[in-house]
Amino acid sequence: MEEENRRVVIIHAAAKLFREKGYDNTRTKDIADAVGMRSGGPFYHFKSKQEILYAVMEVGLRRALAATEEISQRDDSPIGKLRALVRAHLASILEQEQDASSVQLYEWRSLEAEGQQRLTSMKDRYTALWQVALTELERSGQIRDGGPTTLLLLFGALNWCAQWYRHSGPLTLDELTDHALRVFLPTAHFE
Amino acid sequence: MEEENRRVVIIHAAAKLFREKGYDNTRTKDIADAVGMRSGGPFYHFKSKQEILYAVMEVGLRRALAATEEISQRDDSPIGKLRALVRAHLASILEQEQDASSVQLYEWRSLEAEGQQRLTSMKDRYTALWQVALTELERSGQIRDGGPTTLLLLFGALNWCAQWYRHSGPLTLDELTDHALRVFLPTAHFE
DNA sequence: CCTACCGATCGGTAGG
DNA sequence: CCTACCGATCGGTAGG
Repeated sequence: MEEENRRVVIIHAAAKLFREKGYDNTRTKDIADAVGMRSGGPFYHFKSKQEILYAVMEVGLRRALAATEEISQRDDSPIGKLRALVRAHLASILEQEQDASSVQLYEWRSLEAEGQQRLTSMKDRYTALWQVALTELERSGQIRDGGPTTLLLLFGALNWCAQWYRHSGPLTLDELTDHALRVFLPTAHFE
Repeated sequence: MEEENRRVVIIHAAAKLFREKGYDNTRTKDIADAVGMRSGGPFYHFKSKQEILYAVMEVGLRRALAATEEISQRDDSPIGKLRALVRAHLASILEQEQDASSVQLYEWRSLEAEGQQRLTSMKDRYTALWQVALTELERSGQIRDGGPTTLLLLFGALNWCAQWYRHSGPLTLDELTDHALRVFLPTAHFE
């Protein structure tokens, strides 16, 4: 459907702008410009700026969750799964084409309560899949404590990378993944 | 000086509001209300809203840095120092009375380039003190890798606590400190 | 530090 | 999806 395509285009343009400048500092006119519309254009497709934000976050969450589900169902070792999860999570935050995922993380506060509630079940599902992975690692003795606090600290370490990681810098995404794993899985071997 | 006192009062009120609602969503009138002034009042003491933000961040950084300097100069073991640093860092983010420090962390992007530049040396100094602590730990064999990437991952784990930690929750600040240390210092003993 | 006010910005809409 | 526009908001200021 043509209408659906236009929505998708707007969502992508908005994701990029929200990520770069933040929700509050993005004008709906900026979004219109980015897709070649006049200032009022986006409101033909979305009721409000908030609805655009919601749509961006839903796309971001949906994609991140899909990747995580797929990894969880693999037939792989607990460590192999964690590596894949960490790698996918970092990619969703740091790769340019994935603006929507980082908007979801960093603009959460800008989304009104109702939108937050509608996305809660997806967020919970995402967390739950990670928690399963950590619990497996604790059970197999490769991590001392795989409880929820450890998971939150891990998420923090990874999410914060958006603040400092640069593709032009010395670390590749794979090296960063390994570094994070080494910190959180000190007893494991990496050859 | 009376003038100085009024500035301090405004800075504290602004810090609280910036933290709770974000810089963009705080009205200068909100700040005025919070200190019992009329809408134009704050501009008698500050040239602009940006100047208020700068003042808040400077206060936050100055205090965090002072605590860190003091800890670094203690006569304590590397692990003891790291624990003190982590504890102080978490306190600066999570304790209510320290809004200024968390504003500095979470609203950095809202500060215009010139303000950012003027605060860079203090930020660098803060990071450098932590780096020394990590290097000591690596040298004494209590951490595998005490390099800059590990430090950034550690900062991330700690800073992210502002997103989820609740004083009404099950963890005390000391327990959270211990948990973080256990993750990052797996070989160390805690009795 | 207040009063009174302005100038610009911006999300959103009517009507086509 | 555009044109034309409005209604409200808000940082900031003159003048005292």
